[in-house]
Amino acid sequence: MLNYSTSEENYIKAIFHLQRHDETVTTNELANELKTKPASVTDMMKKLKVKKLLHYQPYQGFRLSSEGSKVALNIIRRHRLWEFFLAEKLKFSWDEVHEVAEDLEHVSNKKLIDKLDEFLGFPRVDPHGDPIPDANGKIEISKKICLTELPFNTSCIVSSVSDQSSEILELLEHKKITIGVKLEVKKKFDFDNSMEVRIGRQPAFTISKQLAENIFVTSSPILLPNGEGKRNK
Amino acid sequence: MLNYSTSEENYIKAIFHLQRHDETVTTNELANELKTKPASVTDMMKKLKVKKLLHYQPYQGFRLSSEGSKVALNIIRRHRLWEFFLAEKLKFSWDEVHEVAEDLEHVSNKKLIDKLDEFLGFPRVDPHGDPIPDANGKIEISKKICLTELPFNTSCIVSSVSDQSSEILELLEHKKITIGVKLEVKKKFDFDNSMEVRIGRQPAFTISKQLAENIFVTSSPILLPNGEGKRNK
DNA sequence: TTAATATTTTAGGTTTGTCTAAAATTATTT
DNA sequence: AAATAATTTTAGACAAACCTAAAATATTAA
Repeated sequence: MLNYSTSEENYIKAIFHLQRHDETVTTNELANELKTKPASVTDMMKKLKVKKLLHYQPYQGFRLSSEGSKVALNIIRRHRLWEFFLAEKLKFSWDEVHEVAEDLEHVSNKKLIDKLDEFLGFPRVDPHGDPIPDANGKIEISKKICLTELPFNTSCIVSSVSDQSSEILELLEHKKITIGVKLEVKKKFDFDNSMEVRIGRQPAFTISKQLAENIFVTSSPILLPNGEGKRNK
Repeated sequence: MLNYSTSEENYIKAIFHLQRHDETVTTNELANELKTKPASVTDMMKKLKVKKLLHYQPYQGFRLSSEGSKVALNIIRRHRLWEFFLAEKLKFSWDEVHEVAEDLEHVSNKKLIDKLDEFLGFPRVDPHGDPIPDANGKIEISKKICLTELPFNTSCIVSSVSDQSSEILELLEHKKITIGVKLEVKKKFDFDNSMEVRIGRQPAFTISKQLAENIFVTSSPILLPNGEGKRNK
């Protein structure tokens, strides 16, 4: 695996994430994601195409090649292992780890990362509930769905939150919604797409459409960073 | 404390280290240390002068200002804490930590470093025996002297090795000379400046001038990374 | 299906950090 | 003290990664 600049890595990673939603990623989407200008994106896309990391024809958008995906998974592995380290060992809170890991992820010494992985006990998910690729780039894809897609009277386990702003984290903390918590969807209202959910035996409460759109869940139990993954069914 | 680029940090750190030997550092010395060209050094010196990190008059060499020294100590703190982490937690060997720490030291998040320091138990020296500055930039200066400066029939404790090449480390390993070991200088030969030393009750052996020049010692015991600092005196 | 609008690319410029080659300065010899 | 040598600085170029403004292409609407 060759080495790439911090800037190249940030583009690759952003394309990887955007690809989860769209088949092909556009110049504007990427410029917006990276807080840069469309012209800069085009420059970089030409560069990454020459390096065979993505498929790209002018005006047609782009997607990562298989080599590009490999590189992306490697960056994501580094990012999530550092996030786990920061939360578990250095006692950073859930919402602080992302920013710090953004810098650490670009230190691309394979031995460092593999030894870090071992030191941490080969964790499977990061503090946001996202899976950590292994040394070969393999990643466990737990069929993660958006809370809005869940039928009523269903139980699920909170697996990740897409938005990392402090505003949403404040709201989640207030409602006591954390990764690994078992949620039961009790009612859904078509008028405003809000829903009522319940945690355990506590009284049900309301979640807005905007909040629900950012909460992702699985039906199977999740392994929490501290190994106390909650089991159900 | 402002943020500096990786390149700026490498220059500042190199000047700091060169200053230990010379009063003022020259363009060629620095170019050689950083494996760059004298013209590049001059460019950077102008930049760092504007930022008030060093004193510099054309053709007169340079030295760090007090602000520059503060920045340098901060970089060295990061470097040595990561070295300690790599050796102690990730089980890297003594001679591998420097290279990896060269990359990690440039992640300049203060909270990260202070929490890392705490996680490691506020270590006082790195795996090479060099002292780690604290959060305020304070550093313990144990009067460290070169083995060549030691009179004969003196005992001392190996504190650090200036050259980090694998060649010297191979030789040190063969002679069983490690940080913290108590050495007795038994004889010194003026002809080739070699010396005979002894470890404990074992038979004395010869150390060349070249090797002795790279071994630094103290008369007081050293705190080893694992806390098992050997006591003598 | 043309016209208007939005998106994307190109062209050319900036900054950072590097380089080579030539000029300026300092140090060393004779 | 002048000549030679070494060091340092300047001048001008280059690559990476970004920018703005204008041109090219694609999409949408009339």
